Amino acid sequence: MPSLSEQSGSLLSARAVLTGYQPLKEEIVRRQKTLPKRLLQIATFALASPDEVAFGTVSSIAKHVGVPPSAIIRFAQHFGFDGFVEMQRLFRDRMRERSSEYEERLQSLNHGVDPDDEAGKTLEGFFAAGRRSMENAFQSVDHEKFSSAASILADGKTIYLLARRRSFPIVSYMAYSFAKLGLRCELASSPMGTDGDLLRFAGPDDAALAVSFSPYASETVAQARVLRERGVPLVSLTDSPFSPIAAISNVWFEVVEADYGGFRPLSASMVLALALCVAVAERKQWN
Amino acid sequence: MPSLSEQSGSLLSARAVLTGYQPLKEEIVRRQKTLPKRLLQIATFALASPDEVAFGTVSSIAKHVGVPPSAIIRFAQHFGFDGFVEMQRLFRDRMRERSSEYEERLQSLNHGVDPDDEAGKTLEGFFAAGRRSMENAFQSVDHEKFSSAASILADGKTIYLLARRRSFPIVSYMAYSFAKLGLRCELASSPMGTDGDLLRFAGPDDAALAVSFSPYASETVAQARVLRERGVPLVSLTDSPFSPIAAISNVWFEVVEADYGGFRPLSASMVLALALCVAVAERKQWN
DNA sequence: TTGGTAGTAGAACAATAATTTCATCGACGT
DNA sequence: ACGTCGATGAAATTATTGTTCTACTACCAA
Repeated sequence: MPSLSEQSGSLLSARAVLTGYQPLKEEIVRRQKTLPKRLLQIATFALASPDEVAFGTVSSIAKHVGVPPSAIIRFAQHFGFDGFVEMQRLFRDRMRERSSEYEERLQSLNHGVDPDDEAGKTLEGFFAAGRRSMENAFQSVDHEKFSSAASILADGKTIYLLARRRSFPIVSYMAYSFAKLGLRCELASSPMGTDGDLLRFAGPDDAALAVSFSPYASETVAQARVLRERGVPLVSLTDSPFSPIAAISNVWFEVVEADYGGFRPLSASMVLALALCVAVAERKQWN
Repeated sequence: MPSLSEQSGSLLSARAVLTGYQPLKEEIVRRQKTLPKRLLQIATFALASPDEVAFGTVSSIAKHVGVPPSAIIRFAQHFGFDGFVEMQRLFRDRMRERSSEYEERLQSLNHGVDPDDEAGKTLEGFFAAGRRSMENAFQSVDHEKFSSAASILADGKTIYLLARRRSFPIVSYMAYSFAKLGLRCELASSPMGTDGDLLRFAGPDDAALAVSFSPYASETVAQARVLRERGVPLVSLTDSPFSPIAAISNVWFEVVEADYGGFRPLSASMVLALALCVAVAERKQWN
């Protein structure tokens, strides 16, 4: 890029590289006064109902605003985009990140990452995924389900914890927490092969919690089945309604962790698990 | 339409009028077992990442799932929609609702939840703590530290993981992740007392990572000391500059988890740990 | 008035996307 | 083994959508 266009970048629109919704919004406000009538109409609409822009087509938006379709294109180009679609991407990204206002503040803080800082990108990526996970879970966990899960577990004399592989850290933390809280629980994931024997002690007045994410460990599923056959109430934490343990649970939570490059942090599940531990303890105090 | 097809409406798909995302989701789950393989693939994807469906096009979704575009249309029609777009509308509506719903929910956080929903308060409290943790950590973790920690660990032939009690879930997840990534690591937290023997194999061309939060488990500190004396580079993850392991580490991170009623979620540490694993693997690929 | 500039509308075009069709495959019952 | 029927994928078809182009209008200065 020649320096000429960089210079004019702020005055005219010369292929400005607007990287997010928030910067675009600011740019629009800044240029508000210099905008022709039609473009101002569009700008107003875009800021007022960004959702429409995110989903709509050029002509649907044009109809909403009351301008011809070409005006929409010119609007996008006026702000340095190559076309409408490129601009629309910003609006879509915004929706993806949900929590509009809240997340916007963070976005604007966003440390521009040094492009050749490979590790830095990884770090930011995982934190972003962690945050998304948390927001998602926060929104998708139902209070009533949570409450009834807590009471099911609280009614159990002993709480059996089932998990393998990726899910193991979660139950190991739960085991720790339950112990601290003075509740009896058993970790049916021991490295020795004695789980089967352990579970033979479980009965209808106990309770179990299974954690399993795709690909579902067959041992966990098998153990959960055994417990259900013995009449043990089962709460589970999984990532899809299709999960084999969801089908056999009395109550189950769906927690979809966001991923970065295929790796999923367990952050949201961890929070939910801990909340569950404490809620169980609280409820048990009542009885 | 003849009455025949109406009758079969519940069995087959005959133009079922699904009015929202939630009903659709339930319908999908209900018919799960009767779905052909391809359609099940699509169903799984649709429920796992509804956002993609909301924004994507037939072919972009098809590519994601790994099926031909026509399968997507068939999927929509199978559930009584006229075509893909009609189904997509449900997914879009969901997103719209969600973002407004979300703000309401945040609002209700401030005004307090239903006062006699004890469990609900616990739940919200922990999610709030989880989010605060994440924000804190995100801002306090230094990129350079992270980068050098990654390279220290990447230079180790074997990575030794040290942690007890509350910190154990973190290293157990790291051990899992390292294994998946094809890196050699040893979990020096075994229930048997053989850790001392294990650590005797460690040397200067290995590396170690210790995780310890207040109150610092004495075993972890002791093990860390031993390793340092043997010249093993040490990275640590802790919650205070005064932590005994911070003093003896080559690089250390301070992660202060927010708490709710004295209980701390491990969410932020978990994310950092995972990011570290992946960064190490990336760096190792270079060498 | 005239010439120039900037803005606008709407048709025409090119690209992309959704849908349908059809030949093939494979499981299942006879 | 054979035939049937639903499921499947590739390609053809149809529709929608984004973008460009050109002619027209309003406005301003000379």
